[in-house]
Amino acid sequence: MTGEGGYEAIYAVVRRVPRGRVATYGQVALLAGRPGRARQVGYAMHALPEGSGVPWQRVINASGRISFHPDSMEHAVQRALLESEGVAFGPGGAVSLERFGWKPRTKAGGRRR
DNA sequence: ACTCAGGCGCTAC
DNA sequence: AGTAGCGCCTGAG
Repeated sequence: MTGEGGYEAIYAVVRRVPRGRVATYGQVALLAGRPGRARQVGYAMHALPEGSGVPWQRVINASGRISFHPDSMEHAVQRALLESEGVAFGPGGAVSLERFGWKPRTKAGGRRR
């Protein structure tokens, strides 16, 4: 087997992120079965074609901030998309992961907030 | 608050 | 074909 594709696992996880919620690169990598490969998640998002149906905007860094350069257009686009989905940015352009952080459902009791 | 260092895999020149 | 730089993370100073 030439090995399975690669990014599919990451895309699958990102696709599972509900609207109005955000996930971190490390979290996606972990859920995709690639702990520690957070960087690859960023590349997967960058290599993602338009109209792929993968909400790449819902993926941000562990600081709750957009990883793109603050002065870059991608930054503004991602932020606008997230705000459009109901995600609120705090001072400094940071999202409260405690509130908007995607909490993947585990078998344990879903004690969310 | 910031810098430095280690780990990990990929992309671009 | 080798080297730096990245949509990163974490920990320590």
